Amino acid sequence: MTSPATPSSRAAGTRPTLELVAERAGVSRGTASRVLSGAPNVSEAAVEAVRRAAAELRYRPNLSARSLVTGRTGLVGLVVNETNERLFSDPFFAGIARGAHTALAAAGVALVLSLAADDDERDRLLELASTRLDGLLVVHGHGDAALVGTLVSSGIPAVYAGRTETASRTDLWWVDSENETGAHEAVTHLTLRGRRRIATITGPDDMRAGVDRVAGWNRALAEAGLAADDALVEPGLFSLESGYEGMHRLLARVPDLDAVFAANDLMAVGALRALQEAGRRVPDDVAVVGFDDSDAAAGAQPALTSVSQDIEGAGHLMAELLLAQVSGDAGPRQEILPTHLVVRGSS
Amino acid sequence: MTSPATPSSRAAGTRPTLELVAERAGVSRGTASRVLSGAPNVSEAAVEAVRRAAAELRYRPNLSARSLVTGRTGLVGLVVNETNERLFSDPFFAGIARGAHTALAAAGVALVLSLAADDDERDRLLELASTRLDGLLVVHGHGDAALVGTLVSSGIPAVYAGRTETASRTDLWWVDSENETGAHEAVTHLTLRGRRRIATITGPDDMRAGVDRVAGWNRALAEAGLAADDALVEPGLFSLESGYEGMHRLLARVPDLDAVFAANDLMAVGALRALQEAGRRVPDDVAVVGFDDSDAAAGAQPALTSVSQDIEGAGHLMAELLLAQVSGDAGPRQEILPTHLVVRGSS
DNA sequence: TGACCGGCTGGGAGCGCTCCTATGATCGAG
DNA sequence: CTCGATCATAGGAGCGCTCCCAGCCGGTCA
Repeated sequence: MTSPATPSSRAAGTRPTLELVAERAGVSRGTASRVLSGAPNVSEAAVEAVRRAAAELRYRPNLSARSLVTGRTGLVGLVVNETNERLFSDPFFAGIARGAHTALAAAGVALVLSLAADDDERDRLLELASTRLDGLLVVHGHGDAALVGTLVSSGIPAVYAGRTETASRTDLWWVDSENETGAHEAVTHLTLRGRRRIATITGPDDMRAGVDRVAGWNRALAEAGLAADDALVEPGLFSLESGYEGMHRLLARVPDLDAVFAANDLMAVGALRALQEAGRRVPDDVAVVGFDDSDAAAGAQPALTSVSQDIEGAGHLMAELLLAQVSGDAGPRQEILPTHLVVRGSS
Repeated sequence: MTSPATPSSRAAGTRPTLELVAERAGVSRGTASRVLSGAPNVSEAAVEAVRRAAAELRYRPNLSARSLVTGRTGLVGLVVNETNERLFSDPFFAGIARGAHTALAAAGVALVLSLAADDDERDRLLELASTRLDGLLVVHGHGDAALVGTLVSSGIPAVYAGRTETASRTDLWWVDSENETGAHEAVTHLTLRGRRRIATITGPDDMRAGVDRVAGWNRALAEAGLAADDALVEPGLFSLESGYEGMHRLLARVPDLDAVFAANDLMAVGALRALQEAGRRVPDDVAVVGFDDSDAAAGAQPALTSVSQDIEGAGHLMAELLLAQVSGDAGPRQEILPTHLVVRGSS
């Protein structure tokens, strides 16, 4: 039975089928199927016999055969519209992946890594999705309009990590964070500590998360009676370099600033570096606050105050929404997850 | 034909089958199958007709049905024996994934993300692999003996990223880098520049890559007639913190050291930070060399001299080996990829 | 001219499973 | 004691595809 694992043994040693299990258990194929899929109306004796036979034979159902009749593959795509050098260094993606993996594994669904950075990969994705995937979890960067359009018209169930304009489309399923509220809390924290010239380094303006965070910054300043002049707004790209360079430009333009709110941690770390180069002490001269509460925030020097969001929870939720959608639940659903501020040494 | 994408439209609008394509093309199912799978001995007229019919109907083969008869799923697992917080921040993993993805996509094979950090996930992996995956690409951390054992006895085709002791097993398929040679080149570079007290921060000693890199350091010192006393060897864990703390310990123990070779870039960056805190100038007082040539190396200040390996190429190669293994190629094959030194400001 | 061979084709068999229907067994109510 | 209801079961049908075999056709050789 337990033949040594030669390369060919896997192909040669025919795997036990349901038929075989049924025979050994002394029941019919139908009954065996019912037992293994947990259907009701099976006698306890039959359940017991089938279970034992399956265990003895080390039976594993052939999922291709099952898929063929059920129309479900038990496979979900994790779509990434981004070159993956960037992708994998993004803690956001890692969190989504882990959260989704946990939720899906519990449902016996596996994650297929699907890159969609260029047209070629996008075609391949569609091909894959149309025949082999039950649905898609989409984590995208900017400039994803084409991808979203394609996916929508293909009719494949999908849930988006609402970091782009999709987060305003109520015809889609998505999960997003309270970007505006989180940013508002961060900046209010700064005003309460007496900061008066609070600049911001934004995300790309084609990414919803970026836009919302600027809005939160804006509202917090307004509430504190502070001016939010354009000079205080420096566009960034969510990358370390853009934070670094943006900070240098801000210092040149607004020498008397006493705080910066960066729309993510990577940019905040870049800003930190620029400030240190410019001889500004953090937080004494300039306070810095980031967003995401990533490892980079905790590891920075000084440790970075940052807006924390439960990214893994978001991944989990995305997976659950997708499973619901796949099993036919009605209407698009959107979820917005709360954030909270983690105060550290930089502010 | 292009019905609006209602949730149900996908299930309701039955997808075209091969039968339908054949009918439209005026040939039999068998001929249509032959055309679409590129088999020989089909008339040009038939090829043309089937191709057109398939295109007109937007036909996509049902891969479950195909798998059922061929026994191949066209799915390969990317197995990661590691908590994935760490995983995703590891440029090594990202490179392997991208390289493998490219090679596999060309063969119409998709990558399934399979975490195997704990026993639970390992069980699930086996379940998945035994029925749904054609093979596995294994990227593992340390302490993977159990995983490897399980995989070997399961007889599932697998190729390992040879970063652990698997890289010495000639009964397995794996791809590895010239760790010893690379380290040797790096350290020789330091001795040629006149460095005399060259310390090293190692990787975990249960990871082959770490051990080999220490060996290269050792050989280079011996060739230069320098002592490689134990005080110069500081154990690390491939993490930034361990590099940082290790460097502090080295400075306390060997105050007159004038160079450090870190077994990866993350640790080198940590060492850089520790040196700066201690007031040592890099490279004037102490030269630093890393390994991997990751983004962290290029982005560090000063930019890090590092041993470059073609990780993406390794991923590509792993995928090709796996495809070969799956299609029945003989005997385990192992490949070792070259490295080369990239000299930057830190040395 | 007839036997033969090669290229091309049609369609049956069957992959392993789930779904469905028909049937038999059991039981309480009338 | 009979009858309908309820439950457990067996096994056929069929998912969409690939593989294989038999049959057809036209051309070539003796």
